[in-house]
Amino acid sequence: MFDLETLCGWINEKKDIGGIVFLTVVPDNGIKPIVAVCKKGRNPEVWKVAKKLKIGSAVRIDGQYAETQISKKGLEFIPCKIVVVSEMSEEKIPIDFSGKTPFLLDTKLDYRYLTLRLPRERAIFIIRSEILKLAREWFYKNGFIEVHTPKLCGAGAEGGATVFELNYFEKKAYLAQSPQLYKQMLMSGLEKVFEITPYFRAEKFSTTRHLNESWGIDMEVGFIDNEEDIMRLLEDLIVHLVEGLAERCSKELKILNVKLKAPEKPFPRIKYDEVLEILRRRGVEIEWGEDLGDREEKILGEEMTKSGIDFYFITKYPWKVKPFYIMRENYLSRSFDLDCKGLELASGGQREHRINELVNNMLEKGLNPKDFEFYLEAFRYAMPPHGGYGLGVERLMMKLLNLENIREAILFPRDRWRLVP
RNA sequence: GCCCCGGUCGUAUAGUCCGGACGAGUAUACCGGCCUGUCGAGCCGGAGACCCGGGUUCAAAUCCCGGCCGGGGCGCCA
Repeated sequence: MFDLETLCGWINEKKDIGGIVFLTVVPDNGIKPIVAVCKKGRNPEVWKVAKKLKIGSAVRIDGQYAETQISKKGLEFIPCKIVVVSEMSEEKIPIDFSGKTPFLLDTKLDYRYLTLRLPRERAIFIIRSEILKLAREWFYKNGFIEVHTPKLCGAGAEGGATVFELNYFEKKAYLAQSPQLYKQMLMSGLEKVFEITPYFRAEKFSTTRHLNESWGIDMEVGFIDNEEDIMRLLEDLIVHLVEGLAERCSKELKILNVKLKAPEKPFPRIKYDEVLEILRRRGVEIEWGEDLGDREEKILGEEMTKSGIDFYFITKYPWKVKPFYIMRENYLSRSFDLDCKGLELASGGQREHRINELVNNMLEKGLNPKDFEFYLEAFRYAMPPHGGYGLGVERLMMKLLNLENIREAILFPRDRWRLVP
């Protein structure tokens, strides 16, 4: 007897041409569809079931892959038994599984689970999963350990974005806007840590590149010399991710029409002062000491693209636009941003590990050191020089996959208006 | 916080500017029929929508007001 295989999945398309019914079945966590060919002459029972099947239904099919593959759409499969494990009972399906009728982003997000039956949407999240897997592999290979810091925090803003406030018994609590303070505290006990974590930002964003709940790949390393050490580690990770995706996700990338080429190390380091010069040549004048806005980053991105460069660091920012925990160097800071094609993907730098300097920094930023006692305490017990970065997962995906809206890169986005599903 | 824009069959859209044969068109999905290799198949038939409330008018999908829901940009932010 022949060995039978069993497929489980949903029917995306049904083409009934009389004596043959073609069923397009969503493959198990893959993207290449399976085409079940049900011929009346070969198996009348199967044909009869297939003819009555509703698009969208979940089925289990026993059979074999066809010896001669004719279909241009997917892997051809010859069923000998079809069982409907869950019938599509809604008459009106909000999206067209054949992919012929477009849908708006909003519709896609309302019915995310349904759109995940489409190859393009599956590809995006298969790639997301692979990015995180590659990142973990890189960190483990380089001697890091994975940590988890609290997302419910007692301290409010660390400067920068506003935080979500909530009730915590008789106290106020805040959702972590980043693991920054905690991963630094860990530097007084561990040498190399990383965390894959949500960030919560309470800004009323309404753009294609902001989320109120986003995910970051964060790391922190002790005993460093300066921020250059961190940049080297970050560019190495980026190259590892891009090369890994190109190798392992070629099918998914093809569906998204993306060709990945690993950037060359080292990525260019462009000093803040040089950025101002480049902007000036483009007729954009900003005052020294001002932070770079979206417009400025976009223009810089265009200039870099002209030179064939996608990834680049912006270094030597003025200290006044960077947060208190960044190490100061006169009026500059030991910080950097990693940008890709005009979008900031990561920021990092060397942190201030000397408690007196750190307290001074806080005071200069108008923060009260008393509010950060729990954090400062960790700096009293031989805190080594350290640094790290936070890399935005969705932003990285946007740039790698040419996604127009950051919401495409996350299953159930949280934005100014969207809290369900 | 500020400023624009939109809401029409399940989905995606045409129509709105300039009110009248819009009795609301098209595509796809859906229902029924024909077809033994479809590849966004094809052909025949069917069903399916003007966000809500008020106003103007002989006449409102179309104009006005309010509400609800959504989209985008700026600021801020990664």
